[in-house]
Amino acid sequence: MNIVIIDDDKLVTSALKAILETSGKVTVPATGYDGTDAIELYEKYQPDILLTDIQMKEKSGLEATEEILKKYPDAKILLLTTFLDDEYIVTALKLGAKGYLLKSDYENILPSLEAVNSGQSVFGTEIISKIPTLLNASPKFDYSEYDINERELEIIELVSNGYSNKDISKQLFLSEGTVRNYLSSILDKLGLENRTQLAIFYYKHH
Amino acid sequence: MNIVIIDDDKLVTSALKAILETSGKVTVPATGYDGTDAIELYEKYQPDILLTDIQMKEKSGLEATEEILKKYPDAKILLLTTFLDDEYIVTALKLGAKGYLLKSDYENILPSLEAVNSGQSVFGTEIISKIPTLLNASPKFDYSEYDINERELEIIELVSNGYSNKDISKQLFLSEGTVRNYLSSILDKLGLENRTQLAIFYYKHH
DNA sequence: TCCAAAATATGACAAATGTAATTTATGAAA
DNA sequence: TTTCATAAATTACATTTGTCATATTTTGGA
Repeated sequence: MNIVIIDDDKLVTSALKAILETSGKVTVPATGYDGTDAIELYEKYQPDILLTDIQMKEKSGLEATEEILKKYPDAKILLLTTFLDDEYIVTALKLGAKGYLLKSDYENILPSLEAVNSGQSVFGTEIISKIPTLLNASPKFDYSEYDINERELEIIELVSNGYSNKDISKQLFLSEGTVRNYLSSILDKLGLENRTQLAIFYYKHH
Repeated sequence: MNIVIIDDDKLVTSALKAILETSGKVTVPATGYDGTDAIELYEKYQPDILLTDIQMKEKSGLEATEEILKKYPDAKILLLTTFLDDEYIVTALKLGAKGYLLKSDYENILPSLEAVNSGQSVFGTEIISKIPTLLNASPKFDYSEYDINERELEIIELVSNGYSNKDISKQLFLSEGTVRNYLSSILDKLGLENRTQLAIFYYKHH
């Protein structure tokens, strides 16, 4: 496997190069220090995989990824980073990067490279665990700061399902007037003007 | 690496077992044929990775995954399938499976197992390529089938931002009555009962 | 120009919604 | 027991919403 490594910290590139090459499975024909290097070295060496840092001074790994993939749609690019950032994850996935690894996980890098080389995409578990959140984003909105009680919550949910006060009163075995009172107080607590805004609020937070 | 393999096609389990064991890196202490086996064999052998089919007669791989992860949250489970299905992907991710492979990709299985064993998550490229769509999911709802015109669309958007008819009439320089008429016709076209349902509809499709 | 759509407006009405003040019922706490 | 807090209900009222039938106006072709 030919791997080109890009990182603006020379310590990282040389450490990675050493680790990978001692495995005997990897050759590192070149290392670079920013996004511009990434593009240049990718073109020059056409490595099996480009392993690049995300955050770099001149040109970021994401920008480089974008440019390289535009020209070589089959390029296999693995992004390295030291910390997690939702934005990066989503952007990287959209761009078509083959994965996203934490630099610190030295032991993971080689198996990941092999998986990518064989055509898979690889992600740190911490990253995958975020995807469901990003996908369906159902992190149960916290109403606690608004002093919303159980009854009110039920009503919020029913309103947000499009039910009328009459419908709600039947479902909860309350009088319609009571439902109106609850709703009125909910709107007051949340600083909203009407049930439609409540439903919108609900969907924006769920 | 100890791997338990589950698939309701005995040909698949034995083929996989053979392939993996000849690599010398994998031991397959047991194979099973449905979700119930999966749970039982996982408990009995505590393999490094459970490799299981998704679709099976008795109990699906997803159900088994769910049960196993409930009891053993750190279980590493890789799902195998013959075709792609958005639903499965999302569900698998939510459940916390470590990946999702195509059975046909024999060459990919071993590298993927190694990556998973070292703590990564692995996905076929075809799957990852769908995630942006699922994530981004701003496929601008298509109102065309409902015969909604520009004006109506504007009103839908304003209603979905929580504005009252009066507000909307001011913003669009229409009389309030006209706005009511438009809204009435929108509700009719979309088969909805009131503005709150319209806003809900809007958010569910955007 | 004239016509036919279309977009917009009106008026009248019933129903739903939202607010506010007050009342009733109930069970827990003092 | 009395007191208090809470949930639920009632009443009255103003406003908003939604429907419908019927104008009026605008506008882009024939």
